[in-house]
Amino acid sequence: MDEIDRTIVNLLRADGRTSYAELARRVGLTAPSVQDRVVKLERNGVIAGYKAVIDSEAIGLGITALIGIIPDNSADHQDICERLRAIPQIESCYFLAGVECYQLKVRVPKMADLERLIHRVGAIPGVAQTRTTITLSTKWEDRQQPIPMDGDDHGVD
Amino acid sequence: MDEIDRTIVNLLRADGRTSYAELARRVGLTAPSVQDRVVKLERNGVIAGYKAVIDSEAIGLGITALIGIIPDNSADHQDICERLRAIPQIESCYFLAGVECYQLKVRVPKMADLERLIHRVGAIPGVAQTRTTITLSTKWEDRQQPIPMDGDDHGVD
DNA sequence: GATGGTCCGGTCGATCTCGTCCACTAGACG
DNA sequence: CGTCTAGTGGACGAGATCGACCGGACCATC
Repeated sequence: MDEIDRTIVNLLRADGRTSYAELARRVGLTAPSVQDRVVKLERNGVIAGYKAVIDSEAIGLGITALIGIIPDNSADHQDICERLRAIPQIESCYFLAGVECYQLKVRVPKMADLERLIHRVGAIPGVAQTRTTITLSTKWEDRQQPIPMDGDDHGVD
Repeated sequence: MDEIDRTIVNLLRADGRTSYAELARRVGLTAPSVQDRVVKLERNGVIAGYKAVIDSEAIGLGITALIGIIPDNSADHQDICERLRAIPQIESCYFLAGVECYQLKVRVPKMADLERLIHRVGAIPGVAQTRTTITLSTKWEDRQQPIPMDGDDHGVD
């Protein structure tokens, strides 16, 4: 994970379809060596994959909401987690330090879907209470900050 | 936005580097027509871009936190929004219906960075109070749910 | 301290696939 | 009947990918 790797990662974060040839030009290497580095970054888990960024509204998912979950004492977190994972509308799931120990980001086409979803989450054993907040607008999302260059490679190549 | 477009979008959401030739094989068209569809989807804003998915911890951003912002009466939301946008560590920013009218998702290398960040956000004019929650673990993030097939194309294409 | 083997990361060249442009065609619509 | 749209097929340049080769770093041996 040297300076060249960081540049490659930054370029691929900005545009995941950048060709190896283009990356090679940017970092001053040849295409095969860049490909070699990218393959290694993928194997190390630094690059976890590539995604097209889709406009949620354009595909009919116009409503975004955040749902906080307050568990009860009997909560089996393994079980809760699996049941949450089985709900496709939950796009993100964070385990938090606080009373609301989970926060979910969900997207649905219509308010009725959100209501159904809240009931489904609330019915999970171990869930004492949920607290839902509608997002009125997404100012931005998944913006990428520059990779901190602290020399700390966290043991990953 | 027909069935073929939806398939293309789903394939690109799963793997943003899928070649046009491969997409063509999957949907039963030729590469040029697939490319044509993809270009149109990009122009319509359905496909907003392509990103490599990076493991935050591997690049030294081991700490994720959620920060809620409670504004005061004098709050100029345009101004707050711009000042928030200027802070690179804020990866997502949602405008919410509730007392905490913004929620930020931030990532930093160390706790000290988070502390500095919280002070910086709290110092923005119009911000009365912030409430920060550390994420202990990210169960999953930015998962893609299947595109709802309700025939509602929302006026796009 | 010099020597030789090995490993790692890179270059180069060949080949195959892919991307992309253009001309042409079939069906839908007014 | 003309036009518009979406797709096909071919041609050509660019990119991806593989194998062979090269040079420096490192290490054990002499």
